[in-house]
Amino acid sequence: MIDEVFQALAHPHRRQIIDFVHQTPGCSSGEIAALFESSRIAVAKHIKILEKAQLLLIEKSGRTKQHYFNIMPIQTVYDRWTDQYSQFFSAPLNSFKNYV
Amino acid sequence: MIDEVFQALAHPHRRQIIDFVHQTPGCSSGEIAALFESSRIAVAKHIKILEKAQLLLIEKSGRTKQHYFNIMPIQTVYDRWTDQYSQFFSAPLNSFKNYV
DNA sequence: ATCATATGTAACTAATAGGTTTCATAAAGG
DNA sequence: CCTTTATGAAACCTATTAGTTACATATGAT
Repeated sequence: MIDEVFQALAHPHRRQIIDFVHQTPGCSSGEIAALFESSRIAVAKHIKILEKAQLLLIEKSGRTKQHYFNIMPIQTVYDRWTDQYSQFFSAPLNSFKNYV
Repeated sequence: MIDEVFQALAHPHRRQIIDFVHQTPGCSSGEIAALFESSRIAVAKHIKILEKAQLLLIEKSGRTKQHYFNIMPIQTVYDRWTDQYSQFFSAPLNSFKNYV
C-alpha cells in the first residue's frame, strides 16, 4: 500500500492532478483532463492510479464523477518516515517548539 | 529536482537502501548490495539514482566508497507539500501545539 | 426517440526502467 | 609483480509504464 502511494506520486502529472483536485474539490475527470496536452484516456489512467492509492476519492454524480483529494495515505507515509527519521525531523520540530 | 526525489523513492529497493544507509552510515556499496538477491550491478544502479537525487552522499575512501544518507531533499519535498496542504497538516500541528 | 456529452474498456505501440552478463579499472596485500 | 577485492561502464534483454486510437456505455437535454 505504501508502495502504491510512492508509485502514484512518482509521475509529475499525477502530482499536478492532486494539486488541482485539492484546490478544486468535486471537479470532474473532464476538467482534470483539460489541464494536460495528452489525451483524456491517458489522464483517466493517471486518475485510476491515484484512486487505487486512495489519494483521490471519487463519487458518482449523474453522468460525471466528483473527485476529492485524500491526504490520509500521505499522512501515513509521513508518519512512518518521521518516526524512522525522527532524529532529522527533530530539529525543525524543536524550532517550532521554541516558536510556540 | 523534486521529480528526481519522487522518482528515486518510487522503488522499494531504493527505500530499503536509504533505510540501511541511514542506520549504517559510511557503509560500502558491497554491503548495500549484499542486502538484495539481485546482482551487484542492479543495486549499483539504484545507488546511482539515489545519489543523483542527492538522497545519498558518497565519499571515496581507498578502494571502497562510504555512503551517507542526506535528509535534505526529503525535507525540501516535505516543506513544499506541507506548505501547500497546510490545512490538512494543521490538525496534527495543533494537537502538538496543545501538547506543548 | 435522438443526439450530444461524460466517462469507461480494449488492443496496440512506444518509451522507460530494471535487470543481466561481460569486460574494465583501480586499490590493497602477499 | 601478481592476485584478490571493490567498484564502474557498456551492451543487451525484458518487463513495466505511458500513451494512442477505436469502440462502448450511460446520462442529460431537446
